[in-house]
Amino acid sequence: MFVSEEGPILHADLDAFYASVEQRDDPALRGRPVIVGGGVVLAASYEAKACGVRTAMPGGLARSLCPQAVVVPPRMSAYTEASRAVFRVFEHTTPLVEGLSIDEAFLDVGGLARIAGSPSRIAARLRQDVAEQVGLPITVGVARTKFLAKVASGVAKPDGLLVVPVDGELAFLHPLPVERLWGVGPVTAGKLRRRGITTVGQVARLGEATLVSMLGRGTGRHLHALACNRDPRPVRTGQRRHSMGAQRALGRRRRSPEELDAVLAALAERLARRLRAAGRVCRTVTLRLRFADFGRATRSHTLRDPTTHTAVILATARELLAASRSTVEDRGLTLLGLTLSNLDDHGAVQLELPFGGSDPGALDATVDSIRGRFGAVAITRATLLGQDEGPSVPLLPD
DNA sequence: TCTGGGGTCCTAGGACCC
DNA sequence: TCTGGGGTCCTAGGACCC
Repeated sequence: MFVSEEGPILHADLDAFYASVEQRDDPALRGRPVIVGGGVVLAASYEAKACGVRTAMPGGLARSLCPQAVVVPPRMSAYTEASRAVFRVFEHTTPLVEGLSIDEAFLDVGGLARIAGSPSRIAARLRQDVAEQVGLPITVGVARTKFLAKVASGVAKPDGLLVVPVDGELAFLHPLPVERLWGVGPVTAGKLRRRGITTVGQVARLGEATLVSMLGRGTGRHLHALACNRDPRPVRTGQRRHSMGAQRALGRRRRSPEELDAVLAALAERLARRLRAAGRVCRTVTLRLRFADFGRATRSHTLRDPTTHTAVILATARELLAASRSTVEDRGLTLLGLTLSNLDDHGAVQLELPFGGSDPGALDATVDSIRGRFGAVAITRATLLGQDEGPSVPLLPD
């Protein structure tokens, strides 16, 4: 696994990603307010955001705020393909890329100065490359730490570039509203604001013990560190996912047990396919329920042995749902979901990659790039290039 | 206006073990 | 008879992110 020694770090974040892809692919949508999604807003173009439309807003409210908006259904495969193209540009910039989601990533550009120029030049070039090669606007924040880089890109949006100079970090950070802190949502912001805390600087001066008593140990320590500009987390590649899930909204209509079972079977089938396609196994199956009053519940079961089998996952999910039957009948079910966790790798994978003959440096670089792509892999054998039955070179296991 | 679908991390209690 | 301290795993819930 690549772990960087030091920054600077770029946070690259595509602007209004789904909506920008729609505007790119349909010139008639350019310059117009665009809303992606029906029931809720998945993405809104900046023209729609100007009317007050926000991501995750109920669709009816969004249409009333912005009646002239064009509402388009999501095209997930187009977004996945655009994301891949953008990540290819990222990886052409530096091998040290940590993806955060479909539309944002951290890039460690430390050590590139001699080759590619200053961080701000690299960031400007990256924005230009994404615009030319993929046709999408992207905002980049540049700073010494991940947190500052992410805050910088948030401040610079849309289609912007902002560098936080090392000698101007606190001057940049402390006047910002507490909502800019990573991990402060509506609940935490409300608790802070009730105490009169509205800026990051005030959070820093509050002291860790006070924050811990207000927000709990984990959140308190985390926010205090960020507010005091401490963020030692390195950019790391090869992060594996810890869970995978699928869910279906059901609407408010009452569903029969047969309908619910059909939804459950479809979810189990879809997840088991994804699990096998990813070469993973799971051990914990979690049933997610949402009720008519918008309350939520989870029910989970951990299997003795890991599995990839649809039948095992479905049988477990059915037992969990059966155990919740009375709650479901009382409260009315509006969403059914399944999450698989306790994931692990399934068996071994054989790869054939050239690694440059007897040059130990090239061999190390190849091993590192394999680990960067696939995470914690044990590499036990390597076969020399161009020899069908060639000698095996033993390597240290991971 | 009436709420999607995909994730991450943290907390807390209980069971169980040494 | 009454009892410590530490660890892991499982389950459920909650906050947050995009």
